[in-house]
Amino acid sequence: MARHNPKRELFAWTAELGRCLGHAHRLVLIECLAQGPRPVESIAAFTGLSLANASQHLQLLRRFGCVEAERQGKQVIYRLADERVLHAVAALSAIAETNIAAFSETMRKHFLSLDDKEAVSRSELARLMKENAVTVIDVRSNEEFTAGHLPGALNIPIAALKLRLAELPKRMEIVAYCRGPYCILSFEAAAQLRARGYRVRRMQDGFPQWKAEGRKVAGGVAA
Amino acid sequence: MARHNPKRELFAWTAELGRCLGHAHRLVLIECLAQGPRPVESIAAFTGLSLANASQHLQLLRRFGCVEAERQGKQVIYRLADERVLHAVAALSAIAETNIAAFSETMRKHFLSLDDKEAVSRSELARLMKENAVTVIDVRSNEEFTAGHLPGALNIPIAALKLRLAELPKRMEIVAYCRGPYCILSFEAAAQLRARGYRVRRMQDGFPQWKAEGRKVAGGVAA
DNA sequence: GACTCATTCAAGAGAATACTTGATTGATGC
DNA sequence: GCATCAATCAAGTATTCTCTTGAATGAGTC
Repeated sequence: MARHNPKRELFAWTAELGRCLGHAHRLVLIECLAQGPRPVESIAAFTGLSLANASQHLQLLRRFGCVEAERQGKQVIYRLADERVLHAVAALSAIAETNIAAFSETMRKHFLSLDDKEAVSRSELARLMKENAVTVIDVRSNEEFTAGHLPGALNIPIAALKLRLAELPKRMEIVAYCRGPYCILSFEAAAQLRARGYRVRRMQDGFPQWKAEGRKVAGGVAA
Repeated sequence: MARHNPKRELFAWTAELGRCLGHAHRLVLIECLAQGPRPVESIAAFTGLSLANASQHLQLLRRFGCVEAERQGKQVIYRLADERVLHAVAALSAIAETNIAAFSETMRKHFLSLDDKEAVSRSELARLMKENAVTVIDVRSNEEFTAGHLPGALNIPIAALKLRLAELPKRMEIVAYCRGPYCILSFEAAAQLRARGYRVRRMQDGFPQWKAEGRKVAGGVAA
């Protein structure tokens, strides 16, 4: 039945441990217990998990030797079983942090460097709109669009972009906008459209900034 | 959409990394790459994974920053991206090793302490068999039994034990044996039968040891 | 351009996880 | 015994992962 390859066996156990730590809730539980032993109900409250859910995650952690439990009267007190669990989490976190940094980096490389230089300022866009020289698309969700958008903008949520290409002009310039400087939707839209041969730019920042400048807005409740 | 809680965000990434390392195949891949950069096909052969499967696991590892890939002509050479991945794996392994030890411990407590003291030595069993004072059962698989077994032993694979209780004597002592000292089948069988009121002991060690002592054997090809 | 080779992608079946709900267990106090 | 409280179990659904298959891509060669 079981192949008696000790190395593979260790890998199998290690992998199971990895998966055991491979859930944000369980990491939060570990962090919680790192502060000291607690009964289940208190842990659930602290972490915001439902009681049954917390209990199940704790049992899983216990099965893998990460935490220990002891009954005290009606309550079951959980505590961290092994300092090394924290070391392992720290080792993973260190890599994860690098990943987050690299991710932002990638984002910038992938989108900003391509598009940011050629972004349309809001004043320029206002002029172009007055001249009917551009098609403006709002790539936010329908709800956001309904709550307020640039006058004359076409709402094409990013997810629907591929399906609604027919609505876009092949020759006239397109300007896409989204939620703001930290929102990547319009970068994404521009990249997709450019790949299909459209002439497209992004608007600098997003709708909130447009509105904040006191420019004309359509839709939404009068604010 | 995303709650901007930096701590939770780090946990989420860390958890994903944990799950990324939470698969025996991926740990084997990491071990393989720890020895040096290689193209996919070579990695697949080394690890025994199918090509597509290896490729997919490698891509996942790459997505989480554990490995890097570089195209060289037709081939894609993968290599370990970060020493810290090995540290993380080592941290997990250390805990896993303890778990394996604890697991064996549990096994021993659960089975050995109950049964080992009262195990029947091979010489005593031989004497009892000569006197027809015991029923001997072989709880290994049918294949193993056919390849060789104790003379007069009844083959009842552990899985079939519950269904074949009728074949066993209620009063005569039963002796169960299996593959050897590291095989728990006979422990399991003894525990099950004892729970049902049978008089049962295990034979020390297992069939290979019996045979190695030059004792009489039935079945199998003449060796 | 056609052809080959290494790798990746895409889709689908099957298995494993996660979280919820409501029932159950275990310890305590009346 | 009965009621109460903390925790666990059990079952069901929704989601995610895994691995296989066969097609598609990208780079090099003829």
